[in-house]
Amino acid sequence: MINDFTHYIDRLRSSGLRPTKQRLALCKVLFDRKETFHFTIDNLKKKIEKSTKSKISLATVYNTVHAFKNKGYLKEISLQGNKTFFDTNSKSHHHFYDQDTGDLIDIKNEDINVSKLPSAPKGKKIKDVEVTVSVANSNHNQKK
Amino acid sequence: MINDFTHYIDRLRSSGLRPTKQRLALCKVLFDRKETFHFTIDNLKKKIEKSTKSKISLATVYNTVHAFKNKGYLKEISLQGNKTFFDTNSKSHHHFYDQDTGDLIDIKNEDINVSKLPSAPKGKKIKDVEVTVSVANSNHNQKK
DNA sequence: TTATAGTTTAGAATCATTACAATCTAACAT
DNA sequence: ATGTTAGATTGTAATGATTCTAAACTATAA
Repeated sequence: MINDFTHYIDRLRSSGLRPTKQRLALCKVLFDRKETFHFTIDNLKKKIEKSTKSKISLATVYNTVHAFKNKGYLKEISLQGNKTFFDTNSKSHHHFYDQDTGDLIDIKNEDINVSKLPSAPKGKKIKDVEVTVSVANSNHNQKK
Repeated sequence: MINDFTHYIDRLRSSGLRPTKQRLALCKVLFDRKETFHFTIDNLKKKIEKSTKSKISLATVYNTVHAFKNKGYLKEISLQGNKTFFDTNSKSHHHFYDQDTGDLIDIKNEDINVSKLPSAPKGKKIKDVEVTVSVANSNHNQKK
């Protein structure tokens, strides 16, 4: 292998995950990049198969993405419609949602500010605050 | 029939929807209440069947909810996980999401304030801004 | 080198949603 | 009132995403 996976191997081991070749392939596709990356499971499976020139089981992609999410390396994004997105930016942050294309775009934290928050219901603590800014073409009609 | 459906009949007609007994049953369950109401399709089907003491087709519930949503009487809510919620409060507003129970609670508009917004991507207009405040029991562990 | 616990895999099972084609009905013209 | 028709309802089949399962495989530690 040409690539240096040492870093990922260490991270996986220290998270209690065995560094298998499937997991390393995921790491390479997901984390070897400058920009944060939004993806669906299907989407990711195709990218991995292109990158490794071999097949990976759909179940493995699900398993691994959920494992990474549970370890805090990925964030699951909530969107209208059925699709589940994941985000390599696992810090709490906000999104544009393009109603025309279904695209998700990160909003830089300094570009948005929630200045007033309600207090949580009794016995509960606020865990996360997320803002979704839906956008569409200027001529777009919101009602179908 | 004892109930006075005149109001709903007029509203449906003026929306171009024929006032069928199924649609009136939906109206009664959805809109004859003080508080806004959050529901899933399955959830609503059961409530209608209890209220009318007869069966309604699942397809009809889907059809009707989508018709009401397209006319602006219902709002679809985006949540993590698979479930699709609808809300009888169709105005833009915000929610608590209880990570422990899956419950949704409306946040009064005066209790939250987004004071800084990014400008929309070129050619796009902001259509909606929604804040989801996730809460959990104070001792709740976010990672599974 | 071996034992074993963790991982991968294909395919089956499940669950939500949509599509379909037949039947039914509200609305309108007569 | 009656007939016509476009719109609505229905059960079921089809689809699509996700989870489950059980067998085969593999990283790890003894």
